[in-house]
Amino acid sequence: MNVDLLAHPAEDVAPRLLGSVLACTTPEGTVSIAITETEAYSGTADPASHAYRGRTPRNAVMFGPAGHLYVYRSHGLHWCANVVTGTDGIASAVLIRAGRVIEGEDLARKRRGERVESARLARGPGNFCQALGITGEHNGADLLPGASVTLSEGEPVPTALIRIGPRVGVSKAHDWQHRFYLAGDPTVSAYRLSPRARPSAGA
DNA sequence: TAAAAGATATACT
DNA sequence: GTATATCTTTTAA
Repeated sequence: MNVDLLAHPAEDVAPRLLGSVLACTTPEGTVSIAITETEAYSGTADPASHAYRGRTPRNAVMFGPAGHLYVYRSHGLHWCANVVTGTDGIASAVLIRAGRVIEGEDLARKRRGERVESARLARGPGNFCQALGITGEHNGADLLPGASVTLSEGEPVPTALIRIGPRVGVSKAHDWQHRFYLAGDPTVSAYRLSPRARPSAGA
């Protein structure tokens, strides 16, 4: 993945990351996941962003240059991964919410549970990280080729399949249409939203 | 120094 | 569908 493609506002990059492949290599092996769902966090202008109140030790990575990984712990249990976008000095990141395992499914299932169905291996931010093997150790990691975590372009997805909807799981600015996902993909998470709660989202 | 809130996932009713 | 586990970061006194 060319860093130039990431050096744009999060809401600009988020849809372009759909179909991209995030790969994580650990001593256990490599797991690659094609991204099917993302969410844009615009930084200081976004009330729901960790960077809204300015730079802090935790979110410092988001203010850095594009092409890095911002990993944080949610509710004490789960890891959530973001790809830093935009310009150095301006907070901007794309949360990776879900994806489809395309390599290392055995390892992913081993981490998530033997009886987890394929479509659920990386559905939801926390599960995505667990399947991929991303932890807090990867916070701030560079996504350059050869690194333990890398981002590559993967197969391009038809623009017609890209859907936009309200963000999930945030208590602020949930009206912002900053969630991007692939229509009809079984790996897309829509949990906590009843199917008929967003009638116009798929239209 | 102390308290509250948080970009969730899972189990149970 | 609702309730709960669990801990880090941030903010207020």
